[in-house]
Amino acid sequence: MDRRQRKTRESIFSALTQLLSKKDFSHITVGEIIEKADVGRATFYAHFETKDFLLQELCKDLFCHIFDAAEHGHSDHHHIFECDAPDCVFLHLFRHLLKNDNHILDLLSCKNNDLFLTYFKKQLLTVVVSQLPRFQNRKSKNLPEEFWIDHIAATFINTLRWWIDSGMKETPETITEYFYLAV
Amino acid sequence: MDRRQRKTRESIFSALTQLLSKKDFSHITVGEIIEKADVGRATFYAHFETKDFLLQELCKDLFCHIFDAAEHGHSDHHHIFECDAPDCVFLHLFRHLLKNDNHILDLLSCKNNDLFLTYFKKQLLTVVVSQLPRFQNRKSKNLPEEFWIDHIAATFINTLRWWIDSGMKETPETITEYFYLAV
DNA sequence: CTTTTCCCGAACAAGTTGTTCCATATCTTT
DNA sequence: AAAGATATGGAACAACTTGTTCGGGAAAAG
Repeated sequence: MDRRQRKTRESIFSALTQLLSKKDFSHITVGEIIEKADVGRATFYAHFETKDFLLQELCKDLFCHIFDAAEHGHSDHHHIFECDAPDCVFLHLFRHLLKNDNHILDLLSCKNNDLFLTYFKKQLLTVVVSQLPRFQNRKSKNLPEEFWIDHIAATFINTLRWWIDSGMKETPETITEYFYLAV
Repeated sequence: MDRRQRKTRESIFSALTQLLSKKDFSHITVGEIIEKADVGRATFYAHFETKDFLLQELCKDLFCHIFDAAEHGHSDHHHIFECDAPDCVFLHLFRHLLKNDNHILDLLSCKNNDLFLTYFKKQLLTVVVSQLPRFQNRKSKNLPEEFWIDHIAATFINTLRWWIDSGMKETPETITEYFYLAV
């Protein structure tokens, strides 16, 4: 990809991320984005069809990138899903988030985080399915599997949300423990 | 309240509810609302400062009304929170939702349901706190109480979401059982 | 019946969206 | 290094949305 395109794209992503920390997405205007990104109006629309597509692209760049690694196993993030220890995947996820690579945490802790958490959950479901055997020896026997899978993913998301909302005072290890105790 | 005001207010609520079943809230325009509600533009803004406030009022009318009954005990819905059976409150909530009084279900099953579920959870937390002793004999001992409370409310919300998304095929009794098995 | 309150419709300024055009700057190829 | 291709910036644009204002008319209250 052209360096100019990459630069523009990054500027816009960065501008949106910054604005999201202060404002609801629906109240952010394209004018504000291009002003903060220092980018021409026509340029913006050359990259993104609408504001909504921008958000979608931003999500893809962040979440899909990580989770595709889990599925295909060819990526920088592969190590996250490689470990065999029982709690490894989820612990690594919490650790990864704490480091705040790719600014995922910025988005998860901003207003409208529902939007990102929904996206996150969608991706997370595939991971949960792959990890399902680790949970089978629990109280899942009287519950439909689809319900059980959904519950595990939702509990992870909610644990993460709680962690963020309460100031991330706990260590990733502690939060992982909470998660496993709750689920 | 004036009959005319009530009528207008209802028309607008109804119009928004209908539109929400087809469209994302952020893509619904005031013009569409007043057209479907058959109400003048000035009238709309006499009732609601903005579109966002309309949504807020709608939520209040639905959720707060129900949950205030739980706190103060003076309402038509009081019976929901009166029962002493262990699973009664949540079972009654599921039953109440299935009947779809007040069109709450319409809103919870529409696009943007995140918004309503967030509202719902906020109100639900007070109920969970009042019901907390019923959960204490479980695995809560190693978890901070705030985390535990949040987890119970979130699990209820997610059970509800799952019920709705999967077509509400289960009975309220079955769903209540799932909820108690999961939490 | 009179007064108050609410509704409607229209018109309005300000702001937003998404498009188009063209001169300029930057990359790529030869 | 020159030439061709591609991305950018800026301005100008129509279409649409928002929230406000006004006055005539209908419905409620006294």
